[in-house]
Amino acid sequence: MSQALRQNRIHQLVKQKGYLTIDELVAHFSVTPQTIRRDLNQMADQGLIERHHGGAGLASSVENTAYQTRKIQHLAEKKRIAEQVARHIPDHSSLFINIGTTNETIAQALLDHRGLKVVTNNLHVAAMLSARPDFTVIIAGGEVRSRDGGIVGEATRDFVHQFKLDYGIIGISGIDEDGTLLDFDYQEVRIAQAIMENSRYVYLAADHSKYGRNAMVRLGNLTQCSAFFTDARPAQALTERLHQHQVDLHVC
Amino acid sequence: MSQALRQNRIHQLVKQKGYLTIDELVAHFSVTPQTIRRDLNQMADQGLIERHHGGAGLASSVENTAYQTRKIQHLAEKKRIAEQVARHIPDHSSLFINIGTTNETIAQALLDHRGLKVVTNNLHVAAMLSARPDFTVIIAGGEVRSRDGGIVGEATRDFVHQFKLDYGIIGISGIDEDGTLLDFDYQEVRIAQAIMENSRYVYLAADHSKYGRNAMVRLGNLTQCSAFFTDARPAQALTERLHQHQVDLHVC
DNA sequence: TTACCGATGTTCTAAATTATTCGTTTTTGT
DNA sequence: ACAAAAACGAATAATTTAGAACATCGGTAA
Repeated sequence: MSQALRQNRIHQLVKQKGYLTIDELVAHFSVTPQTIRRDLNQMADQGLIERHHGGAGLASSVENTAYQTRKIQHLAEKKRIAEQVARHIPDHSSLFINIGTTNETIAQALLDHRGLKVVTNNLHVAAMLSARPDFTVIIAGGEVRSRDGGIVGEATRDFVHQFKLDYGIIGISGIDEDGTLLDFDYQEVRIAQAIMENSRYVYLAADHSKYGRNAMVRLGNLTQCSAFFTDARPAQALTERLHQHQVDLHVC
Repeated sequence: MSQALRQNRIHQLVKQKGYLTIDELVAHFSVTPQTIRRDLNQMADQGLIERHHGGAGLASSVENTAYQTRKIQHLAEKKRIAEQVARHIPDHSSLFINIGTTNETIAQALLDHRGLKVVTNNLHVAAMLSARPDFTVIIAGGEVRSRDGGIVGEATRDFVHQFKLDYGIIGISGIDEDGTLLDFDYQEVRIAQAIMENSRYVYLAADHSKYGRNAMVRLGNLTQCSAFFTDARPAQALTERLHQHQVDLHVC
């Protein structure tokens, strides 16, 4: 195994576990401690990880928050959903992306696209997509919530209203049995509504954990969307309603 | 099998597996390692794959931008400077941070502080600092430059003018012998100036590579700052000027 | 046919990577 | 605080890989 590859794997492992001892890495890769030290030192020089005695951990910029753990939940499902959503977004189109871990996974999947124009109030999405020089990334201004990297508030809503884009990609906290979309956060709902108003197509992405979850604030109804991407078939009644309102259902 | 055909197959295999050793390819195609190397080098020249020792892998979609390399240059010096700047920022104070890799290092060093209130037009700084729940991070809105994660423009300047904070931390591209601060980017300069106007203390951080570098746009003069943090003692004349204007000089 | 051209194989030296050894520093247990 | 154990970094040796130079092969066009 080459050095580059091993360092990549180490980086992934560190991001996953938060901390690794040299012994663990020696056992994992079957090389000498000295080799691991060289790797870790090189990576620390690049700021990829933080070097400690006996091992290495995350560079302090990426601390493990509640948000980080939420991000790993249902990751496989989210990735499948994200792949599917990305397939339905053509190159060179314009889109909104709002807050939510599912949306961030979608942003990741969109990295292979070309020339996208993206308006977002999600700091993580902006950071991810702005790495692509051919993308236009526009971020809303305001106070950043540490909880999820979201930017919310009146000003953000006005900001969204400046645009009229092809696609709006929104995430939610819960879906009621009758298709009512629910969220925990009042401000976030206002922004999602603004996005729905100003998008030609509205794509909703939600994994099965959102079914029947009780959140407080009403956002709208599933029937207002153009397409619904999920990983588990919804209840029969809801499926029929979607069909009636010509909402495309994509079960991934 | 022709060269073109083999290279095509290699490309497919790399995309499939993510990484291939030369040995694997030698076995797969029954040719000598030298032939494989020639193939890989040619393909790497075209940017199709990324060459490593012992094999080749995917060309990372996140291209190694000029920004990425700039970020590693003088990293050790930048870290020392950042530590020193951080020591001069008290907990619970408010500050501006603008664009630049040095500023990002400073943001990193500020992660150990408490209750900071930060206004920035630097996406990376915002992402880093927003991980801390007790920080208030406010980001300017607008188009994100992929080059450096900066948000610039008229609106950003107005945004800065909304605030009056304790500290302004600015970076620059060059310092002339007489202390003139220079930058390559006109828009960036406007924002730095706005920050200087609206900060009670202005901290300038610049490593030695900035001395005598010729950038085009005039930002201001070192004497307008409250303190100057660097890693190498400036020329005698400049040192005296700083002393005359009561600018604190910190050589780290 | 014959000279030429590109691709491949062969050989050899330089460079990169890894393992090993050893003295020094840091951590840990008492 | 002290000593043992663990970990570190530097130096060096061993191994692997890279790259250049040249020979060979097969096809092509004059």
